[in-house]
Amino acid sequence: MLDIHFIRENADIIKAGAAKKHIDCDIDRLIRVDDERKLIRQELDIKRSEQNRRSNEIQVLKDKEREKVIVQMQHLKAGMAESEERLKKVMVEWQQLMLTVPNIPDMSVPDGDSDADNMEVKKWDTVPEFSFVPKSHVELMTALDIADFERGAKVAGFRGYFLKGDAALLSYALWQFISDHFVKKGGFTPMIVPSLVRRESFMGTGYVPQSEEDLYKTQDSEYLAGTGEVATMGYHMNEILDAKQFPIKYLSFSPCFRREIGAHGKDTKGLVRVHEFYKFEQVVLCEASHEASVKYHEELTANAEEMIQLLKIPYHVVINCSGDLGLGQVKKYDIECWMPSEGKYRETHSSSYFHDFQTRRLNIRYRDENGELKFAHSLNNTALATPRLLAIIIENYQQQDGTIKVPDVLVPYVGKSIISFAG
RNA sequence: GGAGGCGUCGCAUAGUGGUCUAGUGCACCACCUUGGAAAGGUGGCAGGCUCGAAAGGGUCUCGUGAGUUCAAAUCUCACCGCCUCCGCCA
Repeated sequence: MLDIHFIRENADIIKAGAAKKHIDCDIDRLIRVDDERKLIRQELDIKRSEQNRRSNEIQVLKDKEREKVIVQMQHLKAGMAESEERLKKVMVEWQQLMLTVPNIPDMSVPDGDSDADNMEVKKWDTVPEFSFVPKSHVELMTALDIADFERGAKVAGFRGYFLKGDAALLSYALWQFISDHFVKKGGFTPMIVPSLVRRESFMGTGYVPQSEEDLYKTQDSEYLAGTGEVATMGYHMNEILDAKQFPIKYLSFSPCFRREIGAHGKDTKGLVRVHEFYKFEQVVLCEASHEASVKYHEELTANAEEMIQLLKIPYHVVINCSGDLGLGQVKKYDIECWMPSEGKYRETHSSSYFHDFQTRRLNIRYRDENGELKFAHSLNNTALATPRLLAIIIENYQQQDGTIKVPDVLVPYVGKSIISFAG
């Protein structure tokens, strides 16, 4: 959500931003509705003012005089009810329109329609040359009996999976590795956050109403979060933060659930696209300055890269084009890791900043050095998501005989250096 | 799942239909006093919307929302949260 004053004063910039993002929103209509809102508000305030004044008089009036004024007040009240009704109607539309106004993309964001137009900005390590035809993680893991997709589907349905034996151990290892890595780095508070979350926080982070269909909903009307970002941002909802604590950094762990409604034909096999996975997410709240946002955005991106480099996986970083940005995002980098079986890079991390788009919706503020209340800035990036990254490691570390080397940094956690057939 | 209680300005509390534009204490800030501090004194101490060049004004918010009333912190209903007891339970 943007500030209505800002929208009114910068309508052209916002329209251009929306056009760049290929998002429909009727700013002119919003401004007309806002005019109406102000007008009715003023008219209602005058009536309320009169009511307050006359109500005080009634107390001291007696008998006939009192009854007379009460009757007058009943008429005034009817008029107020009418104004209130109109205001309520206008506010419904106002709210709806406000939720459709996208944040303005950064100057550095390239134009484009979809992820096909994202631009590579960095490439690390050359893509490994296998002296044999690399297998997919599905083949490898099934052969090693460390994943079971058939039973996954039997039990959990489409996209269901079991990880067993060394795949389970490798997953735990990755979790412990990433946690240790961030604890060592310092500054991040590790958290385990809810996945079962109420609507408010989804609204606040911008997943609802636009992407509602990709969320699972319970019969008690909570939703299952597709990322720990939702609960982590909700954590400080309706709070006034102490600016001395900035930047506030969290490393949030949670199970994640996604319906993948818009991806029916895609990645129908394996661990790349599943309904249920686990993710460590970096979330930052900082002072309301563009420079700070940019600084932490680069930092969050670098943190993820550092981790991938330790795992020695080839990757590249792309800057997302305007058409591939979400409603609230100002700028986004995706980190994509090499997937040997597909011969292409696959997204493993998504790093974005929002300025005060989310914090305005969530009402997360702080007092600046002048004592003025401001909405904080928010950012987030994946730290590590399994099993997608597990699949990538398996494929990159496969050997000709079908065994899997364990990445050096994970050996202490897994307790072995080779994953081979156990049974 | 059952029974009962509670939610007021950062904290603690007062307030059961109209002088509540919510009182008091603590904390906090400024000033006075002091060599400096404490104590004491004086003043300040919410946010949203809105009118205004400003000074200042109007309005809304006592968990949230709806309702009753000329008038609601106070009465009614729903929801959210917390507490106590019983039952169940990893």
